[in-house]
Amino acid sequence: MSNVVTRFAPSPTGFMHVGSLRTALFAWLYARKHGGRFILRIEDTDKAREVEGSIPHIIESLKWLGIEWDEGVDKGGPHAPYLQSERLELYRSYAQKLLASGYAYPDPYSEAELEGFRKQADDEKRPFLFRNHRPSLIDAWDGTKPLRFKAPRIARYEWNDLVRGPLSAGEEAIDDFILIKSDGYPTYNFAHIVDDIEMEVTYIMRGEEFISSTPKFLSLYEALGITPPAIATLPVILGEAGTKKLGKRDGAKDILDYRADGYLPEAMMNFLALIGWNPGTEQEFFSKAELINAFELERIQISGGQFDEDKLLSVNQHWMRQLTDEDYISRGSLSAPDLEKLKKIVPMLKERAHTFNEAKEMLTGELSCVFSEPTLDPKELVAKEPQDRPGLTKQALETLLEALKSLPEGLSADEVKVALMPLADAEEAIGKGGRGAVLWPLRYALSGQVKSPDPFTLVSILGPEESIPRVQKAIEFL
RNA sequence: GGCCCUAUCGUCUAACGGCUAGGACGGCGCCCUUUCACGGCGUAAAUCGGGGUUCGAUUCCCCGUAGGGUCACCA
Repeated sequence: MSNVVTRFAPSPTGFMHVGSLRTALFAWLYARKHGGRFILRIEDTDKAREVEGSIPHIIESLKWLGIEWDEGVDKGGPHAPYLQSERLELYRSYAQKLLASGYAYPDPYSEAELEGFRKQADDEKRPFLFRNHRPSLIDAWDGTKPLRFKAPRIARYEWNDLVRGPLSAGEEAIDDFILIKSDGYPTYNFAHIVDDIEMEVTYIMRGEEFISSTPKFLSLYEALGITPPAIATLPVILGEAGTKKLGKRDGAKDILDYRADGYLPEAMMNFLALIGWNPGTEQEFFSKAELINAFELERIQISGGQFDEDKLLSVNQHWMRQLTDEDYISRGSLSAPDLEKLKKIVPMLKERAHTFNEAKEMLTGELSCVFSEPTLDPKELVAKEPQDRPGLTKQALETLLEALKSLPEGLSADEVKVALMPLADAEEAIGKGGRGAVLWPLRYALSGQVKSPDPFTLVSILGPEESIPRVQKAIEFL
């Protein structure tokens, strides 16, 4: 059994977007690749920012994508509970430990006093550091004041990042941050470290916004006398504009909106994995199993990557095409007045649609002619009639009508083509554009659309039975 | 502003210090074709700038420049 333990630890402050999901994906991939464990922990230590319904939403998003966890909220496990708000006793006991060893002290200042210190530092154009204001007399901690960490070592910190290699920060990155807030909840800085220790997490994967605070975490581990886990910094995902980190405020979409828009989770996973990681080969499409197999920390990108919806569309189309026709209909929740005909046109949908929403639009739009008789515009019907051959359209349709009458049921599009194409070719031989003068009216008579599948396919799907009346109706216009 | 990080086609990216800097998405063109879509073929398109080190730099070092992150009783 491997000792790899990774986690995803979101705060329940709203929906999941592609940025947070990608972080979860990489942590999960790494655990799976190495036969380790993956934990889902919820960091709900800020009750003011908490958004109702976030936790089920997070769970649903992860499950949709196909990420499953070995321990976590909703599932339990050896380190339960997995909700930080239910672990307050644990944080308090760690706080007592730090207090006892002299690495914590209650913050004696009022908010106004603190504000004064900040302003003073600002006026003097130097960074504000709380550790410059450590009180000389340390009161007992009664829980009403915030508890601060007393950094054991004011020094330059250097560490190794699994993705970026050696990183470092000067001593101004070290400060006496708050461990326990005055409301009794721990801060993120404190709680996540306690939990990672208690849950035996061995690899931490997170976004680059945490690089600057890493020295703080390291000094806390130091005060606790514990070796920190390995850290891998993931590149950010940028919004379409390409400058800012993708976030909720700049229009990042809820991941479940992609589900609603008819994207496949396997496509989303494939696409997300390739932002900020690549296998070093020219392979572009990866199933879940292939991703797990190919995933390597060493091949994670350093610089941020932009989210390109066009590429997602193309990846999605690829995975939609991999589906069997039955799966295509069921996973796309496709419906139509005639199920048998729907089954027949799935290949056409696969050819055209990039998402299931597009497929649905086609069923009620350009492909609706398959299910119901179109209304015709006589002008469009003769759109391809050569100027010098008036009446050709009518003549062609009448010829086609006879041919259709002798056509057996159940022919494939190719077979229909073999039967009807010679009629078009005969006209083509007479004058140029003659083929179009025959096939366009046929296609239009059957579809009522300027853009549609070819007439042979339409005849094959509709059968002579439905095709004949449509052609007759068209002839009546002429 | 302090500290930190980053930099290859428009985008995602490949390239032990060594070929005409490769692929994918998108673009454009041609072919296929009655239309649309699909497909096939082709094409344009990049190493941020300046110095070093080296026989040789996209790659290593320094300086600029640009972008980003972070400096909370948020996570």
